[in-house]
Amino acid sequence: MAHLHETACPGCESPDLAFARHDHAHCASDALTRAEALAAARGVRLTPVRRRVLEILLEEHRALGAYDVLNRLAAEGFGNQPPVAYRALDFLEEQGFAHRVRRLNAFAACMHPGEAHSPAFLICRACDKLSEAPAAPIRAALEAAGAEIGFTVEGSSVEALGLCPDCRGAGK
Amino acid sequence: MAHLHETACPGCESPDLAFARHDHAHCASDALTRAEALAAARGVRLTPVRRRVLEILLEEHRALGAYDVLNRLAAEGFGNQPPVAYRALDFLEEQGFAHRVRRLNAFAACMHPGEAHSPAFLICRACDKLSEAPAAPIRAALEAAGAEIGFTVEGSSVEALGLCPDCRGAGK
DNA sequence: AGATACACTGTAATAGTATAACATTGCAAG
DNA sequence: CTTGCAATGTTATACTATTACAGTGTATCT
Ligand SMILES: [Zn+2]
Ligand SMILES: [Zn+2]
Ligand SMILES: [Zn+2]
Ligand SMILES: [Zn+2]
Repeated sequence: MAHLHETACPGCESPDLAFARHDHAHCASDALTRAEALAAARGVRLTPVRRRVLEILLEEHRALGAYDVLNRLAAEGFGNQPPVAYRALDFLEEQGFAHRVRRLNAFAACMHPGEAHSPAFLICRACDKLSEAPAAPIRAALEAAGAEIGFTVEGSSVEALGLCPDCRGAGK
Repeated sequence: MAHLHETACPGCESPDLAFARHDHAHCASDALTRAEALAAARGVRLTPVRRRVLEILLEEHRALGAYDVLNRLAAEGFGNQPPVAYRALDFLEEQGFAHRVRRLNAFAACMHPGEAHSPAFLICRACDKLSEAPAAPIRAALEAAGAEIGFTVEGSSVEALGLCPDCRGAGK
């Protein structure tokens, strides 16, 4: 799954490094590169607005509201009406380049686009950072729970609120 | 945990019967009775608005938006401004008598109030009914995922979208 | 009972999130 | 070229949620 580097790639290892010190410039540009490759392979267009929105989301391990994104777009000369942001965000979500975080009414860049995953988010209530956790076991448990009553799980949103290691250390 | 009946109590067995044929009048009145007892035991007041909102939520295994609830309240002579509904819903959620379903921006009655549980919801995309699934294994998996990177899970929302047995049978 | 305190409800105003509908632009296939 | 389609821009509107303040009832303490 991971791409190849000459040197170790802190952005590409599991588990997610959102809460750890890491080379985030690499982490972000790596995700962007992978999204570009995937878009090309799928024959969909990562247009300027869409690409810029993804870059904005990638700047931090944090979820941004549609209107936060929109304000930044507007300041950079793109349209300044809600659909501009929502359309780009919807596109990114469809392509698996970003996820919607329902608990926050916000959106976050996907940190490992291309790998099939139904994301599980760990959201720090103190610093607002968030991490995409390995969700396979969770998804399995959810499907098992569904199966017991004949329910077929097609999609899921799993979001935990809590304290990240840093904020826990700081005694929040 | 379950209360006692002379006869079998379809509303009080696990797993949740939302998608199965069951005596829902019983199922609902049972949940209401338990909420009343819990409120009394805790010294909190299940006032007329609050109680009515819970009854409304209990009418079906379905989530209702705050404004759906509000419209019904207004039609029955209660206040007709948003806070009337939101305050009652917040109260019910705090007391564990109802849950917020983030995926739907809506609220659903808890079908087994009093039992400690972080709920997992199974939401049918065809008929909109929803079921509270046993969430302990899911919660455990989520906490394990968090622990791996030092994240402490305090609360979680787990919501699956899919097809219930009936709608699956009907070929939706 | 009267005074006090506080929880609950009512209401108005506003903030925040999201979509529908239609006009315009820009590229791609025929 | 022109026809079609995808993407963007723009207006208006719908839906969700909170803040702030006023009034009312209920419990408690003299
Ligand atoms: Zn990073
Ligand atoms: Zn944190
Ligand atoms: Zn029932
Ligand atoms: Zn169904």
